[in-house]
Amino acid sequence: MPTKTVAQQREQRKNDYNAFVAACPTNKLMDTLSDKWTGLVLATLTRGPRRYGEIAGIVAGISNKMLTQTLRTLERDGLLERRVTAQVPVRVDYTLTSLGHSLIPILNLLEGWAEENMDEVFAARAAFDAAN
Amino acid sequence: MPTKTVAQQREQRKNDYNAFVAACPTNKLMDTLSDKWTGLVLATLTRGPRRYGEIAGIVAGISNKMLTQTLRTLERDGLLERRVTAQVPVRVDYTLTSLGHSLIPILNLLEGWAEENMDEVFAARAAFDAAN
DNA sequence: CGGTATCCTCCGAGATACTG
DNA sequence: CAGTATCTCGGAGGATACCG
Repeated sequence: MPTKTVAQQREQRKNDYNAFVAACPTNKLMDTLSDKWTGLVLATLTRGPRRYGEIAGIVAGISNKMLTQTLRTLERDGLLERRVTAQVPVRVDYTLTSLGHSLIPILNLLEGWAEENMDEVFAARAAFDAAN
Repeated sequence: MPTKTVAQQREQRKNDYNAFVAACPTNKLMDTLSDKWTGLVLATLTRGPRRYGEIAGIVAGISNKMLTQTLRTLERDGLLERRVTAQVPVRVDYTLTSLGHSLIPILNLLEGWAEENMDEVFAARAAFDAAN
């Protein structure tokens, strides 16, 4: 028996963690929702379909790569639909699915909480930074 | 005038983005909430105070560094309280503040949505992957 | 117009070792 | 026990160029 106990324990913990996360659907969805850009992209679609370029314009600062990646992930999860109109130049519209729409009220609730409590949070931050 | 227009545009976009994010309190809070470990740590505290080591045990796979970092961030945001009992060895308990508690129902709602719709999401993923 | 393909950088997660 | 200090390494994400 070589003394691989440390490495084995590490491996064991990783497996435990993976098992835990795999068993928890919330985490798998949070992975998508917690992404830096996901919220902003979803927000642009709440009031109707938007073209690729429109989204890029509204969500200023996002790179080509990340916008595409975010849209693909959301499409894959069935939260939005990608509709291609064959013409020159090509036109692509993104729309929330009903599944996507069902998520909006909850995100709004989260946003409401944020707006309602932002003062308290910022005060807490200031107090913490001052005490530090 | 050197031709720095490209670099300037880049800079401009970053500033635009930063201004946008800075103006949006939801994003500043989402930064905290969307963290990989935040949800799990908050979850361990919903049913009462927990010690540092207890949290580390429940949230298996988290490194020392990330646990401390997560706890600090949440403490800074006023979502939980860190209470040190001077004894040897030291004892540190973490408790949700009332602000932290007020967030739980919303997170539960999100979790509820995830559990309710996970089948549909996973089906969408399978369909997308198959079509691809 | 709405993307890919490619390279490249940087920073943040994790491992490890040490301390009050 | 509950952390800090330090290094290092991979991969997320940005810039750039090109394509149908």
